[in-house]
Amino acid sequence: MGANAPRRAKIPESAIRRLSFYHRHLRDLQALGVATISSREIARVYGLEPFQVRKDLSYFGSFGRRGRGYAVSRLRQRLGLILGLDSEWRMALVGAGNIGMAIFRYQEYRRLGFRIAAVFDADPDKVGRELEHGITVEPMERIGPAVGEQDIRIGIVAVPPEAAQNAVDALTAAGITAILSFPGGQVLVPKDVALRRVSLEADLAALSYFLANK
Amino acid sequence: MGANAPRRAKIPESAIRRLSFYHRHLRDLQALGVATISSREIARVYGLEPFQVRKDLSYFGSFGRRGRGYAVSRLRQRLGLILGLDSEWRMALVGAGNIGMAIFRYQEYRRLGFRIAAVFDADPDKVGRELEHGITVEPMERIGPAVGEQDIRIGIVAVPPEAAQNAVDALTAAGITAILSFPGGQVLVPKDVALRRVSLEADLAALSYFLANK
DNA sequence: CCGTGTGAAACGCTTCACAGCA
DNA sequence: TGCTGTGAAGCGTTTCACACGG
Repeated sequence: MGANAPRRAKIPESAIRRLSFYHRHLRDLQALGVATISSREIARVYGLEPFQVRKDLSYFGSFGRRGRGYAVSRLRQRLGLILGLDSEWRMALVGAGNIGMAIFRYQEYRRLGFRIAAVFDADPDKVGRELEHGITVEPMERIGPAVGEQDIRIGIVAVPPEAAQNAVDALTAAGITAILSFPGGQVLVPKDVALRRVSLEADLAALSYFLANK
Repeated sequence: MGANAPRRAKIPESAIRRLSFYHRHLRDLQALGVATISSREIARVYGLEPFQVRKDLSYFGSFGRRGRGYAVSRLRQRLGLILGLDSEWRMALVGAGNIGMAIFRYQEYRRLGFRIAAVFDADPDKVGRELEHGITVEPMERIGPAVGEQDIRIGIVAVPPEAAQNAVDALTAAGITAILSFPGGQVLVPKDVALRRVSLEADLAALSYFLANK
């Protein structure tokens, strides 16, 4: 492959998140036929500084040309490889309630290469229900077998807070090591498992604090 | 009103988010009738360290008793005041699609004191639709007047990415200074406005990076 | 002269160690 | 003795300034 092997250094998580923004923007630019872009232009779109963009990229190599900028398609491809967005990730959705169904229908992330391959719920009334894309809601006991059969690598937890730990345990027992969880509150996982929490409550509380103290 | 006025220092955003977790946990403890708790116990629930909890609290004052711990009800009340969770915040939801409706129905945050007081959508087919809690979907032009009439202070944006900037502009024009936004991509706001992005795409990309590089 | 790439400085958050008080 | 509260150390991220190459 290229001259720049990924560096094994310590990469800030925040840098990874920004790289995913750059990746998205580059995809749009490529669709528009833009060939070249500078760190300044990328930065402006997201309200960042140019050196932030360059530093983020520098963790993984040198992708630009001095005096010129970056070749859009090449950089997009490189970021895709770095982020693992070059191939499709299959996901299990646990919870077919409000939030779960909204996520299921919200297929934006599909363009990024994430696909919900199976849906599970503990409620017998929901099990057996047929969703779009040929997916049927399965019972919790099916998580273990389904993960293996369908090469599922990521779990999404969209159950009520009380059921969160149980859902996470079922996923980790099935060998899942990457989980996105919606319910707030306490969930503990083995430490080789990456758990990312989306906490609406914390976000709202941060806005509340801002309003109350400005 | 006590002896400890809030300090005007620089408080880490991450500390604020953790305080919202403590607040939630204290509410549960209070419901269970627990009178006193130590930083160690709070920490254990969230997989944190005791000094982290004490440091977070210390930004705002001294709420415990040495050798004893914290009085649950007193601490909960104090955190509520600090975070602005002692009174209700009224919110405007922009976007009555998948995500918007899921948020509308997901009323967990209501217990925290956040209430969706009005819902707006640009789609004429959706305008006029009657939702629960006596709310009717209103057209975008109503954002300005409604914000004033109903004392709305927070905006939630749940529209497609292309429409995000427009929705945010409508909210800021109406005087909203705290916004929670779901669509990924570039949205710019005046700098006195707090914009918090919930980016599923970035979260998934971080998980993808983790899987691709472990 | 332009824009990238990067070592080093600045900064901010986390962690620590212990003084202080019940 | 027990647990809080906090100054200071440690550490990781952001910011800067400039060398480098087209």
